[in-house]
Amino acid sequence: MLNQADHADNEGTGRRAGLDHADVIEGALALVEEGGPEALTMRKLAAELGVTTTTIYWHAGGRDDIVTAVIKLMSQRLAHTPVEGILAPDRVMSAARHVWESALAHPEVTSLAHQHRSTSLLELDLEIVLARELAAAGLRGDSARDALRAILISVGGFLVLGLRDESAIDDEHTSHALWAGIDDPGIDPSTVESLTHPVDLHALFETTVRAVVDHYVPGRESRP
Amino acid sequence: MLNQADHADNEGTGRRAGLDHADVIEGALALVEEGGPEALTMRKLAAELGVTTTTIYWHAGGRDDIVTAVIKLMSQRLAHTPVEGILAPDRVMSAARHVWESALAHPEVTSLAHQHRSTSLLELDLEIVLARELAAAGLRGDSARDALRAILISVGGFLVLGLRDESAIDDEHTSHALWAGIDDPGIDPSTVESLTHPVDLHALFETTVRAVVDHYVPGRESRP
DNA sequence: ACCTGAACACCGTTCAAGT
DNA sequence: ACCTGAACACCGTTCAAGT
Repeated sequence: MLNQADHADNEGTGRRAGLDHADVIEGALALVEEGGPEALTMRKLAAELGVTTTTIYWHAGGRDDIVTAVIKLMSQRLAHTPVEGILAPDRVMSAARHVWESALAHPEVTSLAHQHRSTSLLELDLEIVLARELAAAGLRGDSARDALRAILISVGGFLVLGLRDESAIDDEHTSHALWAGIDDPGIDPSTVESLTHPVDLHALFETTVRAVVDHYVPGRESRP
Repeated sequence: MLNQADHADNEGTGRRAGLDHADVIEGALALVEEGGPEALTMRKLAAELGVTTTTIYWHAGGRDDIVTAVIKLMSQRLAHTPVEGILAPDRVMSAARHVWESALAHPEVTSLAHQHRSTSLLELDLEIVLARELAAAGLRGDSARDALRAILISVGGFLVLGLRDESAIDDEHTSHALWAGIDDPGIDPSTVESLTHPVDLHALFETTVRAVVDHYVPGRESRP
């Protein structure tokens, strides 16, 4: 969906296609947001930009470099929503929720980052916000690190399922689909019945991540 | 590493390569365990088995079918280690640890399942063990389901990082590598210093998952 | 400095043909 | 019933060549 008009100001220079590093990365981001990580191929990107794949290599390197640049670009664009709450655990929880929500707002790019093992590159700014709240809660050194990592890992677990649900319309291998075939004498029928239905991820996120936050963050401090 | 001797008992029948559905899946599993998910290609598998790719399709279908079958095979092979502990939360924790440890024992297959969005297919038997312990702890219906999902999601979050570390010798995008470049006035220098070092995942697993377990599982019940 | 065309070494999958 | 060979439509990447 990038067209010549988007970089018309580059025409008339020594360049023939008027292509920029930024143009390549923005085109790549557009491809990912439209068709997911697997839609980002060198040939499709080249076609989108109206050039040959070789031109892409000249401007922005190989696919790996482009993926990294796309993640960095999205990282900058992630909304810096202010943290809410008075008590320290509430504010930490709010920062954790930002990570969760901004990832769900851009599921395709988050999936891309996940596949590329660069989730923390995408989330770094939000991790810093979370770290500040932990510092304000009185956590220092190793205990701050452990709290940060534990919270981010928990959020990450929810993200795996949250992103899964996006594309799982026909999925036969979801946990709740599999439980439909289970009949175990050690488990109550009402429990099995519950397990055949998908869970309310958002509600479960709140209580579970809150439990982790409460375990690591002292509760009585407040913040001006 | 499969050779003709492995299925010599099939020779002399109407078959020419003496190939079986089970042979294909075991060959696929071997490829994955040796070279990771990306080593499982139809051509490599065919070469390993000494046939053409088309033969693979005849016996076991396309790559998707093979991946599913590999995961099911590994699911059956996962050790049924007995749950330990007397108090309910200890036993639930033990069952959760089984999920974590059996996944780490087979990182490549777990990665494959993860990519295929079939983690719960791989872990189903261990999920059932966990569900039994939750039932024994007195949890029924929705509260049993929520506890199970919350615990599995937490374990899943740790798995993402645990599997990451396996292949992260040169990784520039790990969280602790990124924090080395951060200088934020709102965060204590000792905290930043801590964050530049990798975390002890096993220790963090114990305390974090335990916090989740304790939040969902009543603590006073015991089991004969 | 910027861009193209052709090529290489891979993929998954299908189809007609052989025994 | 079981297996092959050739082909199709894709990949990422490189290299010599053009302007």
